[in-house]
Amino acid sequence: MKPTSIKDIAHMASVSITTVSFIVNGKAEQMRISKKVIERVQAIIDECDFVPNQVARSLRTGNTKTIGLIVEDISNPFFGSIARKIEDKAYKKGYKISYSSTENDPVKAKELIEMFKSRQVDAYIIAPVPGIESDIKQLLAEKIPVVIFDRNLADLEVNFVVVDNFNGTYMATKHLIDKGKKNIAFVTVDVHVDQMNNRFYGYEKALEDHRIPYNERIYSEISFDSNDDNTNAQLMLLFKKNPEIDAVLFSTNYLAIKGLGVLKQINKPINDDFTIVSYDDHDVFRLHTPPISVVDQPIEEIAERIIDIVLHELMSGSKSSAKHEISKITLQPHFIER
Amino acid sequence: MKPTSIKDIAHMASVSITTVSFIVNGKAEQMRISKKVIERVQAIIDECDFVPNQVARSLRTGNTKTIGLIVEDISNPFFGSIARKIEDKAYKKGYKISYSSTENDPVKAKELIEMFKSRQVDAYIIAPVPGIESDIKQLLAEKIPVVIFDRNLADLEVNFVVVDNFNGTYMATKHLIDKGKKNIAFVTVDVHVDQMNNRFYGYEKALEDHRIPYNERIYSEISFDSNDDNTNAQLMLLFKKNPEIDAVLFSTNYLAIKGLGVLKQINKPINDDFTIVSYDDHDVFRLHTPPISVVDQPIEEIAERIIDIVLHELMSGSKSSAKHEISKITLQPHFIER
DNA sequence: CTGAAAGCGCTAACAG
DNA sequence: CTGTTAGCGCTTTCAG
Repeated sequence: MKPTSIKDIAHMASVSITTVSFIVNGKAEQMRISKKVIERVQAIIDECDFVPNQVARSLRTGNTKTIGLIVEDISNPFFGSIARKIEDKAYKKGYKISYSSTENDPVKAKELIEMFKSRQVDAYIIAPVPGIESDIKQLLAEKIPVVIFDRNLADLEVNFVVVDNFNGTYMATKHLIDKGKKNIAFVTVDVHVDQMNNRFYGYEKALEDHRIPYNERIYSEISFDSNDDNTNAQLMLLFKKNPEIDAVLFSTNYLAIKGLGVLKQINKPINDDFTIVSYDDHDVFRLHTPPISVVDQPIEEIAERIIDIVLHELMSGSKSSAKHEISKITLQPHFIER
Repeated sequence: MKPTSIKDIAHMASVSITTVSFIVNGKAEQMRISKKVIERVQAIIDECDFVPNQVARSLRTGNTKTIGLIVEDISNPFFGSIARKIEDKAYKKGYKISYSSTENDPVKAKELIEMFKSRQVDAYIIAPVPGIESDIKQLLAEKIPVVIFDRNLADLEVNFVVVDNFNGTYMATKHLIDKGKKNIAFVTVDVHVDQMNNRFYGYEKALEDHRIPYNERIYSEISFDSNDDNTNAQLMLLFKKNPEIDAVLFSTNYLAIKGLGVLKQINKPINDDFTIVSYDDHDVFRLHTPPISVVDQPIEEIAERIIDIVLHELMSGSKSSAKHEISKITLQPHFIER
């Protein structure tokens, strides 16, 4: 059973294809097609549940009404929540989202961009991995709207929405220092994207500003691809070998969650003598006993800014090749003391 | 800068469009195109970074190599994890995923199916909401592969992958009874999809089998659309008004998380005298003090089964209109005692 | 006010 | 072995 096409409708209504097309696209008035015809055709359209074939339309018009979303991992609540918000807003404007997870793999990321390109998505929202600068540059050269978020790519003239990571860890570290902590460990991931670097710099600077020497022994870098056992072993080692640690700052929520697991396992209590802080909030931290303080990223706002920029470019940007205003947005994280 | 088309390539290589098309689609050998030509054309293709326009291809061939994923909420870790797994496997077979969240709204769900239809997705993976049976039936009539999951739609001959919800809550309730609990509250959501009903039935049956009367006063149904404050207030009321409650079984993880929040707020300790159990695992429960027992759904397996069915139908199903074998898969949840 | 017709980029018969 | 050609379903210009 072939789906009905515009041709079928035209035939049934005994009008031309053109007429149907105008009616379908709401240009009937403008084209001054008679009310009677409009009504008659519309009735037939409703009757047949006719929905125009978007693929054909895309081929003709060149836009697919689809936005490509490339993140690290859609199952991570941070990205999931953003995806959700973006979807909502885009949907209201008639856009759909196609997503893909890069797993921080530049090769996969490149493939994904290629794939989206062949599918002619109208715009891209990307949480970039290192090494795709050139691909993004290419997109830009083709005047395709792009917004990157979460991480910035320093030398690229592209829209971005990021959070002030430096300030986030600075606040967190300062908080710990103010609490009298002297040996604050820093646990991070070995993905040296801009935002991770800044989180480290914030920590380092806060130590420096308070004349606490940076101690390499209590800095731990977990491999992104590390499996659970390895990660746990590495964290355990950190705690065992450095009993002087009186606080830990985790640079991502999933590391902090792993850390809590390890601490539980080795029966190391969290209290006034041993505090932990996570970057990125999570239900776990709120409900933990005792509750865990966090650096919270304004997820809603991030998503909103992203989709606003995208939709704005999609509306105005492409038609007028006017001055290409680039949006560079840095939002402030909040330190939530618990 | 228009992207290069197959025509451009043909022109540059001084061959016909057909030749290029065959080479691009790997049918060159089969069509016995000379090695030399293949190499020369391939070189030009590489040079230009030519990627065929998938939209045009879709229009021509009728398939878009895209799978539509319709879930309740992509930011819920349960759906997010499944989405992730599905994406992985589909990607390896050259399929992409378009997702959408229904928010349990049948109207939106219908619109989404319509939208996907107009975009000609090749297959559907749906966590159904009540009231879209007819739309799914329509899809089936058009011989489009569909798999539903999480919830079953009783009277529909469609592939499904679900978990034995009845058994899940039965096990959980039995566990609590074995621990000596007499007043087990049940907190659920007001979305009466098949799987939620079964969760309640499992609870009810376990009580009955152990001669514990069902007590309506400690059954609480939270509105899906309820905001945080309302939900909290309702839960608080439940606990305050029924101090005899010695255990609570939550039918979803997000309700259990809210529940934990409320209990913390009213300083009600969780211990041997007051136990809580959640349906669906979550990091929160594992790391909670004390840890919370859960009914765990085999997420990986759910995702795997779903995508296997879809890909299988996509490969074989459509071309041979042979006997349409329907896969009805019910997986067993596990009770994790903590 | 409405219709004819030219493609969008690609695939796949069918001809050489 | 390679080229010609007819569409896939739709939009849109240009004629009536």
